[in-house]
Amino acid sequence: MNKAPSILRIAVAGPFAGPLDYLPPQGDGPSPTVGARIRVPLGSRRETGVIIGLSDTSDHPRNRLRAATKVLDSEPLLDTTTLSLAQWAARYYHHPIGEVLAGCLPTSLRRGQWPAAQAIHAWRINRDIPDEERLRSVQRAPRQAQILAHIADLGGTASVTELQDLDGDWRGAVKQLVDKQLLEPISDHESVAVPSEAPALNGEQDAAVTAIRATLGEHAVFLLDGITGSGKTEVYLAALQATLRNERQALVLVPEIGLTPQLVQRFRQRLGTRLAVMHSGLADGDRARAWLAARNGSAKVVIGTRSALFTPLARPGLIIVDEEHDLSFKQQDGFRYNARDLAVVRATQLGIPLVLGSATPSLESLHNARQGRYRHLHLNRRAGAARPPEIHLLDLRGQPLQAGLSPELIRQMRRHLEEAGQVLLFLNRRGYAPVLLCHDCGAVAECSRCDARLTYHRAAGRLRCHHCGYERLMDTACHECGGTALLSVGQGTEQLETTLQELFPEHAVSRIDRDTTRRQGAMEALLDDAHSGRSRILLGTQMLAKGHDLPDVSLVGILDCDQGLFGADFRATERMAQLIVQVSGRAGRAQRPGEVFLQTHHPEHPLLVRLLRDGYRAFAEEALTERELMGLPPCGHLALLRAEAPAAGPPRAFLEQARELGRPLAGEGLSLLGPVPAPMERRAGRYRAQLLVQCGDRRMLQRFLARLRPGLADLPLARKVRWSLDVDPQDML
DNA sequence: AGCACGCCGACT
DNA sequence: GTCGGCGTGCTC
Repeated sequence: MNKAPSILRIAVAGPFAGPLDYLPPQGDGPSPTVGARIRVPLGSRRETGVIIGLSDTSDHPRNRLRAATKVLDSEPLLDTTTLSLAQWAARYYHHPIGEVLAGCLPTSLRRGQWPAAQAIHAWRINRDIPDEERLRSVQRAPRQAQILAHIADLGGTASVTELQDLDGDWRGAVKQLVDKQLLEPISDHESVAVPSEAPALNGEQDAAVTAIRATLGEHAVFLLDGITGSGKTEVYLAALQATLRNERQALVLVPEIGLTPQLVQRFRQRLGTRLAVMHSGLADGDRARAWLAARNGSAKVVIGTRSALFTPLARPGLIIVDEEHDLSFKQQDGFRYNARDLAVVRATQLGIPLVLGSATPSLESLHNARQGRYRHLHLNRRAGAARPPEIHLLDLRGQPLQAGLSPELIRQMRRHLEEAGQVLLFLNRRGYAPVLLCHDCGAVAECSRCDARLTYHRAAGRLRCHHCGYERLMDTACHECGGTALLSVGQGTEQLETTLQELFPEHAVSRIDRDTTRRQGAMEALLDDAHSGRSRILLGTQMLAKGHDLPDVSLVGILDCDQGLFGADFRATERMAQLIVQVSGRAGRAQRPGEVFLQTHHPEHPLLVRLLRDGYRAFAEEALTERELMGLPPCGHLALLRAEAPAAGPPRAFLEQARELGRPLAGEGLSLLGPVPAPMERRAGRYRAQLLVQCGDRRMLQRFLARLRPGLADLPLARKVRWSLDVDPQDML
């Protein structure tokens, strides 16, 4: 007989570095186990927490411990590996464990509720159970045998309406069949297709699959470095099928923008298994049901955005991170974790393989591959007959421009359109014009809450700030001098669309940016127009760069490369290179050879020259050498202490206090830089500043942060500013 | 984070 | 005389 523990360590959401200690609840109810949720009193309110440890001792005075109210789960909701991942993440990102765990759970479960079972409308015979065994287990239940036979006649699945044909009470028998796992309930959007045929893999794909398959059941990290169109997804699908054959589950992480219905549909069709989709747009009930389906093993594949990393899996076998270089894997507020990096931790803890895939791997992953920590798999051939696109630089210097289009680009567009090609133009600036200038006094319309210009949106007749959401009706007069000669300067996608309609009146134009895709389903409709060929010219921002398959695109134009060449952030060039390669990958995916035109005022810029002459890998090697010299990631390590407040003084003063607090803790080789104002100091009416911690050694950085962190909250100004600690920051904004 | 407590100003 | 402003401190 086990002695009941006398102390429960409970993670509760709040600013508590560690768990809070409680006495076990009195009265009956489930007994406390690690991983179960529990109701506890906290001050004057009641909270739901998670038991993360059992103990016989407490650092807290025993007479001041309170008793928990009630254990909510009779078995752990979070298994030990998910819990230890959360604890690892809380330690590494120096974030309260209760907050981390709150982020792991769907809202209803976090609040102590349980999602209502979804109304079941259909059932399917469980093919995992052999026929003989199925017959044996209904031998003495004629009613169940009859229903099974009926469903088998219907092809293995039956809906409520089909079963209602049977007279008498069929629900009871169906329920028993479900309990015996002979039948599986299928929810409405869970109709499982028969797996469709996989296309033959080429030699490179086959080698990659073989390498991954050989490690199923042990830990390994693969960097699947495959050019656009080389068929990375087919490698994922083959590895997933192998995982499913081993009766293991898999987790697939995709960027926020990459989780499209088409992608899910493709996985569903090819795998022919139960898939759980997890993303932020999901209604909480659906989210909680998907989460539980992964946890109990009934969902075999979980596909989701970054937070899906924390989904518990009953029988984990493989993790895939697609487009691993994508910035959306890093959470930019609150618990600032990087799901790609934590995927490495999770795969290590579970002892399973991880595949990181990209056409433009992050320098971090390339560095790890070079150090031998990851196995580098290459896909250098485009699937099918497609040839890689030809990339040309267009020198903009001295050229007359029409909405940012050079005469040569217009000529090339005309040629491709005449040859029945499709044109894709990329301009990373939405709206009509980014600047509104007074011709009388030279004043520029600025946001009153940000250090930024207002963008003119002509169709809406409004000026908008792209950083805080402020907007007003278009000015009729200058705010400074009252002059009415207002000029819009520069071009955005809205203006480009208008100009294109004038230049090419015979072709339909589709614009894809945040303004045209705000409505639910608008993005799909626009992409559908492009896909069907109804629109011949596509233009858009960043969001157009990601993996949409547009086989008829033969010309890609990047209108303005220059903003990425001279960015303030040390990662600006890396991002520009990734963008150029990703966007170029949109050209010539099918039989048609593609051409890419980059417009720039700096055709001799070393980044562009290197990238075009020698490709992304060579660019990355050079960038890595530079990072090494500068002690920057991935060769050095960073943490950023950020602070913001309605006035400029307090954030800087707080960070100065923090620097003084840290100075005696900083060893040789660790530097504290700043505080400095953030690149856009004022944003949404708040002044932001930051203190950079740089160190060549990750462990030393971690040790420093662990010693600094407790003192930060006690700093006199800590309550006057909003502050946060960002470990491995992605951008300095 | 949320909430209570507490100590100061303008209102039925 | 109170209602309520938000500064300060605490929650196992």
